[in-house]
Amino acid sequence: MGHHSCCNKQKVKRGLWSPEEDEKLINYISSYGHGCWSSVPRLAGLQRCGKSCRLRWINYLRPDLKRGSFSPQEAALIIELHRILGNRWAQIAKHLPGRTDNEVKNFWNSSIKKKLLSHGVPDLATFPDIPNPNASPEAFFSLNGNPNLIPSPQDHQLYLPSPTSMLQSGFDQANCNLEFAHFQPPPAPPLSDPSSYVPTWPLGYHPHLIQEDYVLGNELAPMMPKLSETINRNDRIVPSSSFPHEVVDPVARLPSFPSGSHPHAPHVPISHFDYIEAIISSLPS
DNA sequence: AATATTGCCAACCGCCTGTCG
DNA sequence: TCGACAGGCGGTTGGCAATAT
Repeated sequence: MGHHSCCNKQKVKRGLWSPEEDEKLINYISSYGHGCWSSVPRLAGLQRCGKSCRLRWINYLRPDLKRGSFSPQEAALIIELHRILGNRWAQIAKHLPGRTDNEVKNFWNSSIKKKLLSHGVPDLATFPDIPNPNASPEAFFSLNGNPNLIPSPQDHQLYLPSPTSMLQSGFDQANCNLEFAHFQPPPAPPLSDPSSYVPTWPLGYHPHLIQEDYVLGNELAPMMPKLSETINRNDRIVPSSSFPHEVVDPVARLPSFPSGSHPHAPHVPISHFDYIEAIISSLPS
């Protein structure tokens, strides 16, 4: 029970890989490529199942893997992407060159999650609609409560990080400051009473998903889903019925604020990416 | 010094999706 | 259309090392 068919066909070894096994796998894939993973162990002379070989190669032996601890920039990017994508580790890892989904997931579960929770930040994967009023100020860096992400009173722009540019810039901090994608939300009816504003988003939609639409759209522009569609975890565009909660109209439902009416709007629009990065850097290790 | 606890992370497990005959 | 199979993914586990008692 529970094992793949490829694992049942032969006596397979489990557990940690030995250096000898690593060498066999590296030598084989370097010479022939992996091809069909289920045939790799037989051809490479390994007593492992194909899945185990694939995992070992992807997570540990691949030559393009980055080693070492995550930088504050990477941590900030992971937090940002997690807020947008939730626990879609493979999607998140695609924006971190040299990092694997497993590595990102482990880093999140062992480090970031605990740090954020200890600082009163809720689990963002749960998409809370209402931020915890008792949370610390940094808890509100998410769109739900961060005024820095509200369209600025000057230009009504919402500033979104561009994963592609971050990828190309190698997470250079200076570029992170510069390489931000802008888009213009349409005019929206002004709030009748600006003082009644509370730091949460109206209408019950999830700004995380609005961002996701744009983030994905930024990279996958030719494959941009329609509003009746969404992108599943395999990067496939699927009917929204599969993920009804992810269907949003990213334009029509964008809130906007009349000039000067937003009580929490910063004078200068800054990126919350920098904000998160600063928080992570300041957290005790 | 010995033992217990904690944290990290490599690896496994089960499920889902896509492909092919 | 259906079933078998492989690839891929997220959740979870277990072993090891570091730290605390």
